[in-house]
Amino acid sequence: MSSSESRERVLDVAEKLFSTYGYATVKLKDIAKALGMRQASLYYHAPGGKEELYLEVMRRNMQRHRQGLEEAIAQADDWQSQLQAVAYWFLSQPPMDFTRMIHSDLRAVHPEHAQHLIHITYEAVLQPIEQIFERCQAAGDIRAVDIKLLTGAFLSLIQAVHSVPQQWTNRSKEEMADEVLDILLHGLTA
Amino acid sequence: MSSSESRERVLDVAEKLFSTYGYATVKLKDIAKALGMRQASLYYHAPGGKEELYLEVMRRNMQRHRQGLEEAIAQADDWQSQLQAVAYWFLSQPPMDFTRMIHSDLRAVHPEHAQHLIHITYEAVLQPIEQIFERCQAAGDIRAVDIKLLTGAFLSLIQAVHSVPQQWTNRSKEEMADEVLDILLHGLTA
DNA sequence: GTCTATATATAGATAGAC
DNA sequence: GTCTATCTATATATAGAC
Repeated sequence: MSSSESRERVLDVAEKLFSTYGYATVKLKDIAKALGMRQASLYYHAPGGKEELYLEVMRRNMQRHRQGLEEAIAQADDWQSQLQAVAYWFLSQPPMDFTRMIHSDLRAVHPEHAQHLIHITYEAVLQPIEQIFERCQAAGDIRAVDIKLLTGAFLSLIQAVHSVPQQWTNRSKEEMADEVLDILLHGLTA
Repeated sequence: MSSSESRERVLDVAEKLFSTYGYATVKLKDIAKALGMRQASLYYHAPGGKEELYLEVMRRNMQRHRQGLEEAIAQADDWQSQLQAVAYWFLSQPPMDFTRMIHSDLRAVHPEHAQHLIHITYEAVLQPIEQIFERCQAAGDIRAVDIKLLTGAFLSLIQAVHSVPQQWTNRSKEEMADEVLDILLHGLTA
């Protein structure tokens, strides 16, 4: 295995754990264990320690989201398909809990790093979705609502679907996302 | 100040911190500092230590939610007012992050305690809301959807409003909740 | 690249003075 | 009721063998 491959593997494992359980909950020992190595061995792959590892993980994560969302949106022809494509994209990725990220995880890193992460998160995730809504609001496809609020609501709906324990239902996440999207577009009373 | 009053104050402060930042992120030192005392002094009020304090906080929290939701629902005359009353109730309370609770916080406590907390959370919070939706689905006020999914979606929308930083907007949380509720009921395309 | 051993820092918990 | 001092446990980080 090449050096960059094994590094990717470390980042993959760390990302999954950090995304699922949060910065403070995940110990370096947990990451090492998931990789089948000792805690100290992690420092060969991540000499910067825990905080630096978390930052690299998040930077790579946001980079991937930006790319993935861009492609998902570009390949869909109408705005409703774009929203569905965005939803499916997030379901294919490790869960992203904004609330926990802002309130918990980012408090543990140096303020200037937190600031930067918030910035790239906005550009990678919030902005592409806002732009979908802005376009279809301008085209008259949806009514006048607060776009930032709508974007936050949309994301929290998707992530709620993402974190439904698989045992509570026998439906796929995509099916649930479709149902939630349908409610968002046409309402409960339709 | 009576003994039970000062105990309530400890629980209030601990609840606010645990609810906002999560179990692992909040250190006993943080709670003590917010109370204006030293970390060791906390053990006078919470002899059981951190985990026991967290459990007491959550038990009391769920008890209060059950009561508060019951009253909010009972005082509203139609189902739409009930949903609004439920939303306002949650906005008046410390934020409740189910995702973090299940994925992060509960992993830190003994499994039997975690199990119990999940159970009382379901009874206190999920069940009352499910019942609203079941009633209005039976009455034909809303169309056929997965009630559990809808309940989760509703809650995550409210909490999303709750965790919008106040500086991002000049609108009140209640206004935002009204807008989100309106979208949920009538859809984006209405 | 991974290990053991260990140093250092932090968090949780206890003892006893006041 | 709160304090200081301290113990213990845990987590992060480093050193050096293999």
